[in-house]
Amino acid sequence: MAELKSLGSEAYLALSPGYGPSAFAYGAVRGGAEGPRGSYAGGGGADFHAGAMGKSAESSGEQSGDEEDGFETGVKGGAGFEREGKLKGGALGKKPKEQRSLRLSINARERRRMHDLNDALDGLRSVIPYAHSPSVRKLSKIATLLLAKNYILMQAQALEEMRRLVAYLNQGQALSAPLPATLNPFGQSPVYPFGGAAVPGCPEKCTAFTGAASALCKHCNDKP
DNA sequence: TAGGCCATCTGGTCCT
DNA sequence: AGGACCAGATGGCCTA
Repeated sequence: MAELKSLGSEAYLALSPGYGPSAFAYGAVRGGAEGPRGSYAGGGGADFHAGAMGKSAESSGEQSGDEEDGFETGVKGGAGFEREGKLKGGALGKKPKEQRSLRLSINARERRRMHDLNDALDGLRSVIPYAHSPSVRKLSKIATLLLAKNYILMQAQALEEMRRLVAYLNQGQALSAPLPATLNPFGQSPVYPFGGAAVPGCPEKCTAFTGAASALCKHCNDKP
């Protein structure tokens, strides 16, 4: 949360009520390092990890084992168990072996797909500024998406403000002195807004946006 | 104990 | 035909 506040945008907090800080707990201390669900980035129970997930996680991208589909191991996800009888007796009635093999293959693909999705979400979490800490619970999926959206919006807003600042400082001037690359982020021909001479009111103008002398002002830069 | 979050299975649909 | 994507259902784990 501190990181969010330091960025000075309330947009980060503009999540849906249910997904606010209390929901994904920026500061909420839960169990283990990765949260109570420990081993897998996305959660899941211990028995779950011992079963399908643990295996599939380490062999990510290469699902093949029938045991990983929960038919034998009793992986959680009740649907499988609940419908097992139905599968064996119903839809898989004709050629049980082939049908079952096909179903297992489909299950494995789907599992792999979801793992990829979770990996992508982890990647997204890693670039979102929030309290990454062993003692802080990981963002939920929905919170990750909402926070990412707000972060993007905030970045766009910051960019726009920066553009306005540059335009303001450059208004009415057309000097050829190039700005340092770091001060010319938008690729436009750089100019100092107030020229080489000391301009009355320079500090006020230059601090209008930032509250401090602007690096974009040659006059300010020339001052010792 | 209720609610939140999650992984998995499953069948349907669409695309290549 | 096979794969990708999606949504519903289910049950486990965890926190308040």
